[in-house]
Amino acid sequence: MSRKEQIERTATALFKTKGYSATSMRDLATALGIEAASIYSHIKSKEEILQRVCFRMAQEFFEAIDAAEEAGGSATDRLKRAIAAHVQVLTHNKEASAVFLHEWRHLSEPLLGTYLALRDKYEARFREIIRAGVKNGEFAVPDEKFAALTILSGLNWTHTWYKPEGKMTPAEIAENLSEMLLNGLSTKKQALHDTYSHLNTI
Amino acid sequence: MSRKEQIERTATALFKTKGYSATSMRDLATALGIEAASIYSHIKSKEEILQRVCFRMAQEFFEAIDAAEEAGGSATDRLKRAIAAHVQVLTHNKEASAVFLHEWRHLSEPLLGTYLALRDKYEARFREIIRAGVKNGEFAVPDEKFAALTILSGLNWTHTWYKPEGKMTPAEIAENLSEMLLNGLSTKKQALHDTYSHLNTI
DNA sequence: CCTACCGATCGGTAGG
DNA sequence: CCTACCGATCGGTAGG
Repeated sequence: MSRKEQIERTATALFKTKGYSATSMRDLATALGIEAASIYSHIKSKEEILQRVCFRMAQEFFEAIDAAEEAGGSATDRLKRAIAAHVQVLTHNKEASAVFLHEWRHLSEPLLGTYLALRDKYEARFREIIRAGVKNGEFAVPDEKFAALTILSGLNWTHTWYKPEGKMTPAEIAENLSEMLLNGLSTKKQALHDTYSHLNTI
Repeated sequence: MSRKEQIERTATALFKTKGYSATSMRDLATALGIEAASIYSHIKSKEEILQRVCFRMAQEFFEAIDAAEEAGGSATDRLKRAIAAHVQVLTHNKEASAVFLHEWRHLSEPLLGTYLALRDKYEARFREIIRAGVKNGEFAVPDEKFAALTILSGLNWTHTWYKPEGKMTPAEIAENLSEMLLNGLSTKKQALHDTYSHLNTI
């Protein structure tokens, strides 16, 4: 691991626990065992580290969903695979994911705009799968955008409690999330879905 | 509105958009149209503002779930009402909720510990409802703690996109969230729930 | 609520 | 990678 990568990893961990603004270059230097000034031999600025982390993670999420959608299949299949892919990226990059999800607002323009556009593009991928599923009758949702955001927020909380040594593997977490989000908690379909459960009982 | 309340509200909005650490007392003073030193006539420290916001919101959430559970009913009824109560608090206190959810880590001990204990107690209320529903067959979940966290994360994302002038009212948002979380996206029950959908078709 | 100011710390640079 | 240091800004206080 190069010194630059080491700086980035250490900074990512600090950004996650203390937040970007509350992490000083002296904090980072101490964690690395060097002087603050020495960090600047490897990076240009504090924000450069944040930029690298945010855009590397954006790339990881896109590559993961690309792979997940490539195999095609039903909307249900694609959504399950997209969920699994997202959870894989989250759990394999716990610290960087937290920074990506919570510290992006400290990016300055024009990169802040680029980041937000990427995030919207990524959310649109989930919206598209949901739209396809609604169209062919696999899904029933109140609102496609609303559904996509609720799903992603359910996934994104994972990084706050996931522990590699915990009892659930990333694959099991993904499976449980798919189960909860696709089928819900209820043992019986109700309310809006009464139409469908009624058909089922005929 | 007293000056102290005015300071708290203005600070809350700044904490939400810039983050606690990145918001300076000079930023706050400028937003209020006074000098930074003058703020200290009304409050003791920057952290005091954060403390007041976090613990006031904790109280709001507890009062809301207390009222939601008081009416009793099935686990489904109670969960729906708890969801609606949570969303009401979130939407009526958009900025303060964001601070409560994201800036609490800047609290220092011993209040940080108190905060975390309260949050766990609140999550336990949702876990309890879920446990009751699993016990009497209303719900089927992979894991109770996991289910409670997934539900709460789905709810907590609301503050990032909710706009009072938007097309959905808080009550509609709550209804849509209940629908999604209780019944899921799928028009048919699958996987783990096959047991139940099978019984339904007999 | 202001002026005047404090010591501490910030991100970052110069020069080696 | 370090020493030495920069101007700017931080949260907060004294005294009115």
